[in-house]
Amino acid sequence: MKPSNTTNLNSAEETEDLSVYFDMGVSVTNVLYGFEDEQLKVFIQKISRYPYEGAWALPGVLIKSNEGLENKSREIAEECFGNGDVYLEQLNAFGKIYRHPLGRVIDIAFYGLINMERDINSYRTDKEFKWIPVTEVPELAYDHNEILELARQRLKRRIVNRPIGFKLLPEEFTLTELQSLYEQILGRSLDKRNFRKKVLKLDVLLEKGRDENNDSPGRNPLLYKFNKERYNHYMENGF
Amino acid sequence: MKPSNTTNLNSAEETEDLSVYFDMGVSVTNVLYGFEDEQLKVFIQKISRYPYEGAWALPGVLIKSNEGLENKSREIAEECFGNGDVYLEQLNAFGKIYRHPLGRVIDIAFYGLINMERDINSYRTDKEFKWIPVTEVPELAYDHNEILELARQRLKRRIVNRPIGFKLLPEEFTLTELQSLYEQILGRSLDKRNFRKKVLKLDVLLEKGRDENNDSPGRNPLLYKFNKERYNHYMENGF
DNA sequence: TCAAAAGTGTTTCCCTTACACCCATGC
DNA sequence: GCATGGGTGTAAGGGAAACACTTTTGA
Repeated sequence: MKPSNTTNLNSAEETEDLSVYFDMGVSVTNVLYGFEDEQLKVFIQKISRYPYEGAWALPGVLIKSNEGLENKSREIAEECFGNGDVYLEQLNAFGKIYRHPLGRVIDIAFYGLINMERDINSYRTDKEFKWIPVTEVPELAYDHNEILELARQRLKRRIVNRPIGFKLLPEEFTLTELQSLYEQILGRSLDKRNFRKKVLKLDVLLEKGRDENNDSPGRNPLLYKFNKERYNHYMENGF
Repeated sequence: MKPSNTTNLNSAEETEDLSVYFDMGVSVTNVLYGFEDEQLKVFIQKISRYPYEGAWALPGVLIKSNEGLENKSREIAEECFGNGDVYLEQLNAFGKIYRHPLGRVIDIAFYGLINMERDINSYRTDKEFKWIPVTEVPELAYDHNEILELARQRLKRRIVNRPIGFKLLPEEFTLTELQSLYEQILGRSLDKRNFRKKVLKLDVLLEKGRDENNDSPGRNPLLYKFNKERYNHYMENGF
């Protein structure tokens, strides 16, 4: 994958040395969302060395020239959770010239939805990490707060257009849990009756009986399961 | 902007040579839309040399490590039209490993809306170029057809959420022209009465009298102008 | 006088929103 | 028996979609 100097490039000027174009770094960064204790959380880890020793950051890594972008994003998830088979979507490129202290690095950010019950096989042991509620995210290294803000906006838009919320919930969940997830992501409270009407009309939920292992007061809630067939049908034919 | 080898990177392994990460190229590619003769068109140019001699492609260029992404996108517009002050938005990164024959190149694609009447000061003379209707775009070099497809989808989504259509029309335009633009972008025909109701209710148009220089049969159409104050008001307070 | 384009209202339906009370259960 | 959370229906308003004829002008 080394550049060749024997030919000219479409966009390069006449007989310029191509190597001046091939000195950049590319990194991939993941915004990984999870839902736990009725809170939307994001996965961050501590940087151990220069120049951000001790700072928190989103998981990310420089790629080599034979590594694919989405692949790398999956590898990062794999490193974090022992599982790269999760929902991931490209966000945007972040390319401010001085965003990285060691050279010019273009960052390609992805966001992912992690199911805390099913997607996590193991946690990495080589770094300090944590799931932090999105409302309590500290200052992060690089431009990672900016990336997070864009991810937040994207997730907000996606959640109302596609029923991806299920990807963050356990196999079986109550409508109250689902509503709480939506409220966290949208940042506002929703009307209980209207929410239920809407989501049930979508017809992507299967009723799975009542939750009998419930120690909270009040009626035992109905459990629902996500209906993959209906979802796929919608994805093919539109909502 | 050369990488330093005296320190370690967050994501790099213990004492690895950092230079292996800094051998990639980054390019910026523009999808530039224009509207002319009641047709949505895109700007393409001919590549003159290896390895795509004679092929058509979107305007794009490799960047150097001290050049910003959006800046470069504006520079490309500047080269094409003598004007870089146009509407531009980042689309996505395209990073397939073998998308570029000369080395690993990550492409950051932008799309832009070009006003054929006001945005174009001059055309470049160093390359063969043309405005081609989006329905007649040929096979393009690299993965540019893919980029174009993504741009199409993005524009389709944007046009219904924001009144950016005005950016493609002359200073004064008729509702029929505006509708035609929307139909081209959305790829389907719209009901004339419903379209007019909707766009007039938005309250971002100013009536500017009748078009008296009209040699087509039928009534002379009313001309409208885009109302920037109302538009800015909406952008700040939502639609 | 005819062909071509401009312009104009009404009805139906569905989605959204607002809103308040009863039910089951644990303590 | 009371506190806590689960669960339910209706009415009003607004936006989307369907639909056809009259007016103006040039040739």
